[in-house]
Amino acid sequence: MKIDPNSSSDLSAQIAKSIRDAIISGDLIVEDRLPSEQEMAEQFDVSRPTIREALKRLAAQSLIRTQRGAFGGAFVRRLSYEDARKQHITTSTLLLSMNDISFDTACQARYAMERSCVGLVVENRNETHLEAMKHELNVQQQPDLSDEGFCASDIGFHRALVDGAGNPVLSYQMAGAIEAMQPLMNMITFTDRSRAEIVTIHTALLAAAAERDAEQLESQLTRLENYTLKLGRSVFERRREKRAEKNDNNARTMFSSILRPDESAP
Amino acid sequence: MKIDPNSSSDLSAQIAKSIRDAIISGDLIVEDRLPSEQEMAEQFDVSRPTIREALKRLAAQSLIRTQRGAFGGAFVRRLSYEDARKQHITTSTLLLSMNDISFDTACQARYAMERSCVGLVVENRNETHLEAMKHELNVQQQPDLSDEGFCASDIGFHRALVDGAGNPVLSYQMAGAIEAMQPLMNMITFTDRSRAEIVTIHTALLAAAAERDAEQLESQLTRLENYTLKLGRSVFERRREKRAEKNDNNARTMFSSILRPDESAP
DNA sequence: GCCTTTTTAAATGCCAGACCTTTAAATGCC
DNA sequence: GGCATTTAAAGGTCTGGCATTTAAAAAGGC
Repeated sequence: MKIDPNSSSDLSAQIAKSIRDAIISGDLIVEDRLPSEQEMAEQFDVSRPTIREALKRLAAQSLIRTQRGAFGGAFVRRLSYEDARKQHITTSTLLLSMNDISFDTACQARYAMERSCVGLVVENRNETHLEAMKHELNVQQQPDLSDEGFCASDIGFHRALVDGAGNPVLSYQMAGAIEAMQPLMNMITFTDRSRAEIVTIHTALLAAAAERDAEQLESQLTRLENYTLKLGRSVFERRREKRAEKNDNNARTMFSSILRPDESAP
Repeated sequence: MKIDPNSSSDLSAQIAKSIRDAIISGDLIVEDRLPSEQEMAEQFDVSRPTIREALKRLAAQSLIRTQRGAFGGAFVRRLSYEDARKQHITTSTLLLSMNDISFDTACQARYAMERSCVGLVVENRNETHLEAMKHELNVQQQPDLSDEGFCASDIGFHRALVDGAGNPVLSYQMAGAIEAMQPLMNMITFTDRSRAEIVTIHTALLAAAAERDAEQLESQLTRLENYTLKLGRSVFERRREKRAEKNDNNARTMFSSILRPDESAP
């Protein structure tokens, strides 16, 4: 294996890439053991810390797992649906929060995608999915539920709905669109009135899923999209303004509150 | 900041998580500079290599970028659409390749999602999108095009199509569904006959997009789904069989090497 | 001869300290 | 004032080492 020490990028990045490529291409398959750090250091002609940095990069992508002890080492890891979900959600969340994406755009993409599940849901939904939706619907009607709790249950409801399509790949893809909006939704204050409206729509969605009524499912999702849009727009406007302010006084050290709790007195 | 040295997970993983959380929560925003590695080592009470491993984890997720020299350091990075796309495609590709997901399931999810763009495409597609589709269509008709080249152009065609929806978030989400199938599609041998059929469908898709004909767009996508399914099934069956064989061989190899290392030569 | 305990070797996890390279600000010269 | 030089800060890498974990091998007891 050849690594170019004069390349512009880090050695550890190059090494990580070369191992990643081997995994993607199938040269390394699930549960294969990589050579020990010492051996790889010799093969790539770099030091052990450099190899370790490369391995940490791969670990961050859930591509490998390491095991200590004799006959331990780094092993190619099977990327589970749950791992993939989490990564997808994290990436999507950050994409939304860092790029001045309008609430409208995110919302439009989300509901377009969610509607794409309708056909499969009416075909494949079973009692388990309906029960899960019903359960979340009950949670959403608790009067003392916090906004965050309401929002989390909302996510749970829609997750149950798309799971009803019976296609795990589709569920995984949907997670990025639906759950990544949670931080945005959490900025919304759900009044009693808006909660009631959402619960009404959710009730209609549940009924439509139970009756395998695709048209109704689709139109209620569109109704929910429009209502969400309405709720979100005012919040989003405020958010834009705040961000503009923030950019003015960005001299403040964000990290001090997190990493240097002792430096309060100058 | 407190890091538990007795926790089950690595110190570098804990540190990476604590910084990642600060980014996700908004305590650290784009272009904020993290303290130097030396300073963080002191604050977290760990050594510099450990901090570096944590930073490499974050770099692997495109959350930070580092810059050498005076006043350099690690900076919170704006996750671009392209970075997010790449990560999403990598994750999706690995999910598909590592989990014995049937071609049918992947295909079903992909086309369900792609159909969800139809409404927005007929509304928002412009000449640029149509031109891009036309260009790929020409490429696909080159007689000396390799299967990989055909496949890549196919991806390009569909990318142009979903870009026609005019929603970058949707385009990003679609990439995971469409491009992640490229390795699977690359296993297919595209005969002249099958290329002709696909080109016919693509031509119909282009025409439908040009004419803003949603129904036609949707039905041609379904036609393409069915045809792709047909092409893929034979390949997929062979693939399953090969994997089954491999598993047998692996089992036998491990069995003999671990339990009966001396019985290799009869 | 079989089971339990102890030892041991191979890994990763972590650290200290050093040197090199890059970079931009500070300095000094003209 | 403008340009070249110096300098200090920061990341990139290496050497070498110690600690910890773990499973296999060896030793011991019944």
